[in-house]
Amino acid sequence: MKNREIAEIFETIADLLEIKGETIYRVVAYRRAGEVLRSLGRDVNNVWEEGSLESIPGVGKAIAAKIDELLRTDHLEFYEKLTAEVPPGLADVLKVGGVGPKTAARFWRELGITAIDELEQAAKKGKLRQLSGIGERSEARILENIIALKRQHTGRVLLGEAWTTAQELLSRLREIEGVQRAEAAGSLRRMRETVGDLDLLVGAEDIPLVIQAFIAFPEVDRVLGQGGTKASVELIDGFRVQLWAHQPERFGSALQYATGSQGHNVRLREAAQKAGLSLSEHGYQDQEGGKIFCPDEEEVYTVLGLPWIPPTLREDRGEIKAAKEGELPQLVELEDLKGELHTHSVWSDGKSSIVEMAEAAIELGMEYLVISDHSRSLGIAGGLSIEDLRAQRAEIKRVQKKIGKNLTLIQGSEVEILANGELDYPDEILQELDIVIASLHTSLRQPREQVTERLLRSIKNPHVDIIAHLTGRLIGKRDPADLDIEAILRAAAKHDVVLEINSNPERLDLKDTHARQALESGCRLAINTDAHHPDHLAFRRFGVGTAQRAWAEAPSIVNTWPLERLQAWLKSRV
DNA sequence: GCCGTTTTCGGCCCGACTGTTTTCAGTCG
Repeated sequence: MKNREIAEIFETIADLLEIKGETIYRVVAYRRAGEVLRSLGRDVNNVWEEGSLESIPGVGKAIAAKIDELLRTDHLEFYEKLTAEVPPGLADVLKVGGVGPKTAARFWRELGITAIDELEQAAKKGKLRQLSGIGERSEARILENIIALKRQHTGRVLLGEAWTTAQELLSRLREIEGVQRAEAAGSLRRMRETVGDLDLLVGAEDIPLVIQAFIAFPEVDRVLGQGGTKASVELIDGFRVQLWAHQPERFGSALQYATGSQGHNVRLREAAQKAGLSLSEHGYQDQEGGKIFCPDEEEVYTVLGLPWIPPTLREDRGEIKAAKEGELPQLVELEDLKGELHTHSVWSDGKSSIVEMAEAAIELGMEYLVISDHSRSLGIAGGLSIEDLRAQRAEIKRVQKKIGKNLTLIQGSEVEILANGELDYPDEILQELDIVIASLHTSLRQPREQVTERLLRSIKNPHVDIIAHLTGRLIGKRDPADLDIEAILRAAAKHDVVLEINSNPERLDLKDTHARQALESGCRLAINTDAHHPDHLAFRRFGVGTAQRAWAEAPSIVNTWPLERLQAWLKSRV
């Protein structure tokens, strides 16, 4: 059983217990255990084999025993008993907007509803409004939300897509009269790989004016809710946006609040409580009712004696403790990147010439650029034959002459790891390349041992410098290969092979938790864009965000190194 | 059910909005 499957069971348990009316803290414990497993990074099977399940935060005796039972027997007696008592379809009913555990329990007990379809039928027949406390409007809203739930595409949107939408909305919000500041908050600001809805924050004197202007934006399809300080809307494309407007003097506390994560905020408020303060989006309040406003976010943290914690760390993964102890990482920043180690040109499936890619890199202030087109077997992507490779080498030299010393071009290749585990060029050809990037594109669905072995073999090849997009996943479209990540990280650390964080928003591979695990295993990373067009070089910001979420510092990222150091490292290898 | 240099028992974040009520519970983030 995989982390995700166990997490789903625990999350369903939480939902069902809540409907049953269990104490909320027990419910929260299961929910938290689910979340932790989902984002653990490590395979829970390995933790289990080590016998250290209880070292996982949020996992105590009771939940550890349940994980153990699941991994041993594939069953959980507690879960089976619970679902016999509370129909599991009610967990889906909770997904309907406006229906929480109390309401779901009443639908079940008073109307016999056990699944979404039954709820829809009951709503259509006007049965819901027969319950006390539920009127026609609630019934209509529930029906509307069921329909919205059914046509929902994937639920979450890719980070890159959400980023673009957010930038457009923010620039228009900033044009509204009296708006002093406008920023994206929420999971977008934390750079999560997908974003559920956009949280935008505005600092302005005239708040009603901002709210009115916002809901009148042409791309707003319907207003889901609206009050004195916030508005929630659905855009024409189905994406949901929340706008929070606050007085400028409260902007910092509001931004902190809206950025989350929820877990981080809970921890921070606990810390505030211990200091005799109460923290909300409006700032701090002491026991006598004295207020402390925070116009800037830094102040939210300094009041508690903490340094500002970067949003990418705010996931309740130990960042508050680290901040207290003065042990926050010096996170890698976009400006630290000196070059790019993985790009394509028209020589394979890129859309631009080597000159165009080089000029774009110069524009971004890079010191070096690796052109790494696909290897020969990847026919669909115009992979280069050995002759092509040599011709390209001459072309790169020619371009280098033309562009001068502003940028150093390096010839690499993204070499296919074939289905049988061999690399796509013989060793003597790999040796001629300045840098060799190995990656999987085919036969990703091989059994775990087989696909893992392909990677291990590539890592052990002395010519291979970087493994690109390790798992081959496409977020929401293609599952990652089934890999023994820990074995691969150990091998990469041992052979000094760099693992790529692929910055393309569809990939973000390594993902944050794997990247953190890689760093803890002693691996070095590269933040690459895999650009097929000059515009794609801008993906770097997402790769940097992912690296930050992994607590990465610049020295661990090889393309923060100056050219000389990079070349020395490459030279030290074969 | 978890967790601990204020606790191994007794705590466990905070406010806005909605709908249906006449003062509040439920939901959501």
